[in-house]
Amino acid sequence: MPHRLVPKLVIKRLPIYLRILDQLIRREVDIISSRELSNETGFTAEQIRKDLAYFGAFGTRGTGYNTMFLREKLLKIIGLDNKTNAVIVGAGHLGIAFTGYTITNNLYVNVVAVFDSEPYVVGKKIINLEVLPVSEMEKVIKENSIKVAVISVPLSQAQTVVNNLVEYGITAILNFAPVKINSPEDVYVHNVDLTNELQSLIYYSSAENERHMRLNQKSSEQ
Amino acid sequence: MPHRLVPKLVIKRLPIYLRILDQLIRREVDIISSRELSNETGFTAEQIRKDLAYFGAFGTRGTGYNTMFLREKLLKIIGLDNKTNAVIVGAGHLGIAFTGYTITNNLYVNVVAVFDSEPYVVGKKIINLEVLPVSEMEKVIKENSIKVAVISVPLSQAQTVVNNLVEYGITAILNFAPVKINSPEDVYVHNVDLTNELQSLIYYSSAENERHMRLNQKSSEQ
DNA sequence: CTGTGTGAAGGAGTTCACAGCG
DNA sequence: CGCTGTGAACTCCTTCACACAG
Repeated sequence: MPHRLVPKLVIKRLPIYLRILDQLIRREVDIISSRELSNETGFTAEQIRKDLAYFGAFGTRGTGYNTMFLREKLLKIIGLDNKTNAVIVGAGHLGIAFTGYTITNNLYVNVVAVFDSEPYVVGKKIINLEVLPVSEMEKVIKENSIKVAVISVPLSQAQTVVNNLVEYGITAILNFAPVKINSPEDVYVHNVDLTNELQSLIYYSSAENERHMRLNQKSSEQ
Repeated sequence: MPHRLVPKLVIKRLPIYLRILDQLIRREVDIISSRELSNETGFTAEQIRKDLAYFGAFGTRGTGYNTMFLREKLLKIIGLDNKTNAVIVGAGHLGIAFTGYTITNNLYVNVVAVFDSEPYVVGKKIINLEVLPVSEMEKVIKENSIKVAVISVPLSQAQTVVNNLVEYGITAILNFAPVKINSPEDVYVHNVDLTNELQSLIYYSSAENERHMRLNQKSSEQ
């Protein structure tokens, strides 16, 4: 893969394209134009073409993109071409919701294990997966060479859990705890703070701020 | 409030500043500099000053910001000065998790009601809140003049639910369903797609992509 | 002399416009 | 002729550098 520096915002859009392609393939659509992809995603056609151009030329001029071919390319680019293994730490409501959703809806990710420190949570079943005690975390991560983790633990435990995960070999973390996590340069931490999402939404709920929205709305996905 | 057009990215950072201020006030810290706020948040000090400058001059030169004063200002700016009412539609695991988290951790938002269409979910209790049938949605939203809604319903129902919410007077929606929602210009829809968050994370989990991370990491919050 | 507030410079990301290929 | 691929223009956001107030 001949990567130049790819903007983060581009990477965040790739899975959206992937999802649309999966739908199109299910509907047996073979060819799609950037204009049509624009309608489905809300991003402009130029932006979609530019995004893909970071990685190569996948279309056919005058025709469009072959859906199956582009899907394969996107899977390779994102790194989903082999089902990616991941672990989830914290089996509260959010951890359970996320685990269940990932198992049933996320074709490209395999949840290897869910961990929790609370004894009364350990042993519970999420779909077909039993919650394991944190004491087994090291073993599971190392034995399976897992690189990706999701943490949905209380704020107070987040940094400690991250430190452990990093030590065991994790390189990318999705963090739901509302704290700034300190981590080595080569470990990528992505924060999703649901409280913030709701609070910043409220800014846009009052009529006075309407103008701002209109002018920003085009890239309102995420 | 003399708003000029305020960038969306600025608005997303305001709740983060608010959270830090709440923590500082709890620790009885009266004054904070943009440099110190930078350490706590990961954003640069200049950026923090610029963000606040969109709304006024709240600091004291040579000293810093009064935490209580700045907190009050931020609350007014975001629109959280009176506890904001919101409803949640969809009481699956994610809806339950989000509701519980909002009730117990989000000081500034008041969950008025949670709705679900499934008869076996209606009547369930989330903390102290009983899940209501969707048939009561119109009444509750209109009677309380609610403007903010969160939808955590299945993909197939998302657009219909949004159409109804808009009709009942909702102006800002946090959408967890992975679909492009069509809505009137004056209704703000913010999408959070957890599957996408995990998938795009995976791009950064492999060593080849390390370089990209480093150079993008400074604004890695969200 | 410290730390805010801000114009100016720089960088990142998006849109425009069109050349080029099927 | 249609739609991709892409330099160039533009817009938006961040960083720099410093004037200014306490």
